[in-house]
Amino acid sequence: MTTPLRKLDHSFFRRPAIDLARDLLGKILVHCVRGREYRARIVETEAYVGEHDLACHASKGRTRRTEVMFGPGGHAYVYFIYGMYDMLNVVASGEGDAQAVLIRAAEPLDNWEADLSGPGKLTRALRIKRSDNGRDLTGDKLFILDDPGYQARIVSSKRVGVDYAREWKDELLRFFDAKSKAVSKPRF
DNA sequence: GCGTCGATGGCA
DNA sequence: GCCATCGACGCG
Repeated sequence: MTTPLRKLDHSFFRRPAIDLARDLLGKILVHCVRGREYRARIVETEAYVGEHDLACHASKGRTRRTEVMFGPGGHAYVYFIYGMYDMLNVVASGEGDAQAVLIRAAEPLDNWEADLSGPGKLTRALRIKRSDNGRDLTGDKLFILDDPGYQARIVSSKRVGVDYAREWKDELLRFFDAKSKAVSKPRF
């Protein structure tokens, strides 16, 4: 008999994105949809640290798209890009401070065969869509479990695909678990 | 193995 | 006209 894993609550999310990005490694993302429960261990994240971060969508100001990032932490920011992909982010910090963590890769659990090594692949396999934008991550449909028994080996690198972000493009704000093989392609 | 490129749509 | 992407294709 094992004790059930505890669901992360709002206090966990209301911190700077850089801390949240590191602490989300090793946690378990859960999505319940159409009678199924998809569970995956988070192994790669990126921090987008606020309006001054030129790689962060919030640097464009408060718009219909970026609105949920300006809201309280612990909600999903899901946006559409490249005409094909939905990206899952976890809103960090508090109301008015627009920070978020992009979930880039995970390892499937429960003998579920899936390739979750990339932000687009992950949302597709977990059936996470734009319609999940704004969802409270402490609810019953989309949430994250703590797993105190798992210790990630945390390594940092530059964020992927943000070469336009001037002095922010080389910041070491991508984090991954060096123990995982599911990290998305470029490791450094 | 690596570089290039097209798909496809919302946003500024 | 950009993109916080992916996969297919051409190389050799």
